[in-house]
Amino acid sequence: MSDLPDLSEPPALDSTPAASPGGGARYLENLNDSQLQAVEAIDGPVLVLAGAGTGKTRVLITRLAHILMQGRAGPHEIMAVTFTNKAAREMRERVAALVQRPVEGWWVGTFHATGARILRAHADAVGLKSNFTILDADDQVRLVKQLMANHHIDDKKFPARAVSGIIQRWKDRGLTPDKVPGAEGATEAGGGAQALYTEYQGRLKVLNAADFGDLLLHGLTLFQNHPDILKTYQHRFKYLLVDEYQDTNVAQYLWLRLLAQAHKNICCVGDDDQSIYSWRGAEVENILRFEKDFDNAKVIRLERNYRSTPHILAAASGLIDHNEGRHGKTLWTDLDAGEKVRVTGVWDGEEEARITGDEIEALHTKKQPLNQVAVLVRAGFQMREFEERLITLGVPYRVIGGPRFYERQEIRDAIAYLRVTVQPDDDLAFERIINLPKRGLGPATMQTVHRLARAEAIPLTQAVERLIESDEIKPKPRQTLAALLDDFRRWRGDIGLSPHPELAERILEQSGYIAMWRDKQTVDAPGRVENLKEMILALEDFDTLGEFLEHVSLVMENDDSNVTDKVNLMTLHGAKGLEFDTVFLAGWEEGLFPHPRTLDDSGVAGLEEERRLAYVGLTRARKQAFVSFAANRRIHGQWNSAMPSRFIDELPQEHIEVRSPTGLYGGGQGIGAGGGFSERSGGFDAARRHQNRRSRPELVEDIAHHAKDADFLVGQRVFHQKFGYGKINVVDGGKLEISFEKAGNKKVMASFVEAA
DNA sequence: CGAACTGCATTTTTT
DNA sequence: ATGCAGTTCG
Repeated sequence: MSDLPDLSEPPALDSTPAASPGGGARYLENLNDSQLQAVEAIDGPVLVLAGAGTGKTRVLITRLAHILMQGRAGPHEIMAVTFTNKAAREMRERVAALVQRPVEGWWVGTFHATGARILRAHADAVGLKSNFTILDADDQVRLVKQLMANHHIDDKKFPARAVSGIIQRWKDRGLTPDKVPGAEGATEAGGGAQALYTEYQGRLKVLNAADFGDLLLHGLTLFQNHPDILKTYQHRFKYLLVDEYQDTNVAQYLWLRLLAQAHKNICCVGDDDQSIYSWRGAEVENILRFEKDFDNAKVIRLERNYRSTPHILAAASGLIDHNEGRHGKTLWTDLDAGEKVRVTGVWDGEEEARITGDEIEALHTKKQPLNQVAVLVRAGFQMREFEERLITLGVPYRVIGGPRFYERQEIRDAIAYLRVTVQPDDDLAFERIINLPKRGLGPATMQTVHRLARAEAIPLTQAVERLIESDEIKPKPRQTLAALLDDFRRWRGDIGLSPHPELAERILEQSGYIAMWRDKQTVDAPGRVENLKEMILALEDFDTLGEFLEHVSLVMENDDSNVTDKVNLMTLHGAKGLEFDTVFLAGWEEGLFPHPRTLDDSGVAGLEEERRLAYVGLTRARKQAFVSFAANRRIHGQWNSAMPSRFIDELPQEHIEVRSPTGLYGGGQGIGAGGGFSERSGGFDAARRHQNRRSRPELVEDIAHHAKDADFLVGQRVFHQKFGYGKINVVDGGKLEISFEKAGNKKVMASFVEAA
């Protein structure tokens, strides 16, 4: 504590936490010791390790307010970066509320929005114009695909999606094409990836476009090549604040480090135990290494949890203890013990949805608000069964992380028109609408246009301009194209002259795009027209078309307001940063969670990340957490048998209560009673024993054989959990053909059936 | 040009 | 199972 860089300014505050009412400002009240430390350690590098539910946001906000109130810096001298717009917005609003005046001119935003803001100001320094277009993931893939097609690279062998991913990961690591390690460049995608990357960047420049990665990567290049520019930013920002530091990638890390060099007042807040985004470039290493990166760094741990009951907290802590690579924190709480985490085994996914639905209904009857209830799943496909069940029960729900407004086809098309109007070099957009609505431009014409564009390294619109002057294309398409370019020129000329919602409407009308949907006789067409109208309405919230487009690319948010009382359904990833009274954690089975793909791709590191995901899930719960696993689950149309997730075994016995409906696996004694799953016989454990020495595909077979021993006979009456009662028609090894009383004839594996 | 067919993969996702 | 993309046929 004594190594706090001594500022000559007299401290305005008495820093003894407990006694601050007199000297301390009101906004510092009600902070605990470590929170106060984190708020008051204004100068020098600070890492705040904020465990789940320890008041991280509060610290962030109070810290910002503190800097402002102390007069250490004006708003314009503070930069605060987050990952999501939601977090940025919350920060902005809450700080303003805390200091009780509007805070203007400061830099609070996402990494990408902040990066874009800087880049727009110095675009020319990296070979762009300041009105450059920001490409989304979809555009990126399409561009890569085009480049690959040009080189006749087999996109079966190397899907454009994957190549685009490789490029993104390079960008995440701050690697421009020339800096990609030779070995990697040679290996990835048959050695072509690095060349493609180079070409991709070249093309982006021609198109006056930047992808998400570029917003930071160009920023890095800019800072590295223009020390003068870097210096102005370094000096401008006296204080840097970074949220969710565990999610930063290398590019972001380097970017931050450059910016922090002058004042060294950087405060990073995060939780290594909640790092779940390595697959999109996040490096837990950044947070684990902080003290080495910044000399005299102060590390403050927030360990007092205000959210969850001791049982939930202990269960989560016990689980995460199995991870090796972590800073290590000991979360504690003052709250009442509450209930143990309930762990329930069920027969299949349908039953899981059923008991979860029942439980939710019971909670609802007890007046528990539904928006305080969440069902968390590992993968999207699991949501369906819950949706179906909730619909049946008439329980309102909302899916968090569903498709977004701006991802709808018609909206993307409309936006493409606006993009080309604003920025004619935007090929990806131009291509999208050049023949939409149908204008009779066939592949032949398009090929000619593309060929010229590629040969001359010019944007498509320019290629079209030239071709109109020539006779390389047939008169009819030539005329069509001329008319189209004329339209765009006219619209472009109207920018700034007429109100942009009006202009947008005119574009969509005159281009015939809206008419295309109006005339379409499909069920979804009217809805699409409605969406387009909604978009035009939304334009009013922005001052210019450009601002609207910036918003669309950077602030694609999914703002499902929490005002209506609905159960929340989402993936574990989607749950980060949220909290609920009651949380249902579904599908804790081997083969699903931890997800085998993660294990394959990243081995032990992957397992640890999955475990963190489990930890994130558990720590979302304030009062009650329910974990469930199914013995059987249909994945991609295939029935799979599974054993409970290893994470279930890792939950400390004394904090969980195990339940299983009777009759799940012969015997019917249920489980629990101190035993834990590993001591039971049959059922899941049989599966586990097999799993331990065999690979998964064989496992299913094995169970089938295992069940064959039960010897079913033709004509025997049997019971199946899903299909009900039925009679056996055919016995074929592990498979049975059964005519069910309700469900009709089905082929079923014997292991799924029991004698009635 | 659009309908019909085939093959294929199918974790997580923000900006 | 299912959906999506790419291809092929009318």
